[in-house]
Amino acid sequence: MADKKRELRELKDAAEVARLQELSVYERDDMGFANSKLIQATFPYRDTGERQWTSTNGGMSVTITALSRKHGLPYGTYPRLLMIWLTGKVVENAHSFDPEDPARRKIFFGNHLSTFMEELGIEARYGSHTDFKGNVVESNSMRLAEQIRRVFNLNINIESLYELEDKAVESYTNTLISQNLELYWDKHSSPDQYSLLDSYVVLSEEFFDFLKSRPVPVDLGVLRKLKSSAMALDLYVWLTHRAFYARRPFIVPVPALMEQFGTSLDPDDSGDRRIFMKNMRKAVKKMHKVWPETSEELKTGEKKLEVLPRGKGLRVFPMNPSVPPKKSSRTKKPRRRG
DNA sequence: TACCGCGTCGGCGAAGTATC
DNA sequence: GATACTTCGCCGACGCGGTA
Repeated sequence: MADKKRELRELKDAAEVARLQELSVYERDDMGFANSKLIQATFPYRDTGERQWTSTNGGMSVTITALSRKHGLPYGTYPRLLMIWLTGKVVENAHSFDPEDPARRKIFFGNHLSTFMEELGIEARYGSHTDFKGNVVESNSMRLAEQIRRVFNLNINIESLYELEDKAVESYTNTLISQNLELYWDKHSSPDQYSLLDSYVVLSEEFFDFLKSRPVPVDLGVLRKLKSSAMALDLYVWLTHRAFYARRPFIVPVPALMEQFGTSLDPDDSGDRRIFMKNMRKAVKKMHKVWPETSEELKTGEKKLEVLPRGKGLRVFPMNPSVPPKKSSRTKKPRRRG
């Protein structure tokens, strides 16, 4: 019985992957956006119980701080999907509204939580129950509602150190994500307030401009296939951006990867580094499956995306973007740079 | 000493099914 | 058909033994 179920799931999975590869992102109407700066820093994978989280990438570090006493830091896959949905909405509003119109910063969630969840690629489930150990198990709709509260009660601090001609530049940006979050739950609807009744968030001016600048196209179909793994989501979005702009192959050492991704493991601990890379191998395998170019072999036998043995890190060769420019062919070779 | 492979655990998310 | 409850599977994390 279990084997049969697994078999059916694998068949379904294979059909979905085949569809991803047969149809372009435009034919599937699956294009979304991520922000190029937020790609380089992520949310934690689990509830850390802390009120602050920092991730570092080279000269840039991003610190998120929970502002609500009641709701802590966002974690897991939902806030990641939420940020991609939000970036898409911002890009859309930036094009359809007058740049001076404050209404462009007002983002509606829609009338129903289930519709909103569908937009994120999550099937709506409701209610909660107590498991045999007495723990309360919340449905995904309740978990998403909690992550919405957490994401929109954050402050983001970005610190960058870089060189510009003969100057060393320090840059500090502090921004609230939202200026105002209004969630209207329908009390007459069934137990856990399923109707959102035109709930909305008003993004802060700074955060709206931040998301609007340098959006990176991502394939929502690929994201849906990866959505059960926060690490795989991070890897895909990061790779989409990083591999395309790379001029030559590069290796990211394990501690650097750990500082950037959402793990709470210690980069200075060899055991933790090993655990992290084991998980990274799994994420890379998923990537090979849903984004075939990452598993392409070069004449040397090296794959374009590969975890190196003996804890050397992750090696990446330049690749086409996951979402190619509309006019170009999907099989186009990476452009030559430098 | 560092890395790898595997088993286990608790948490999270998805899916099946019952109920209204 | 929508909602509520239950179970299952996958994930990250942890621990341990084996290997180079």
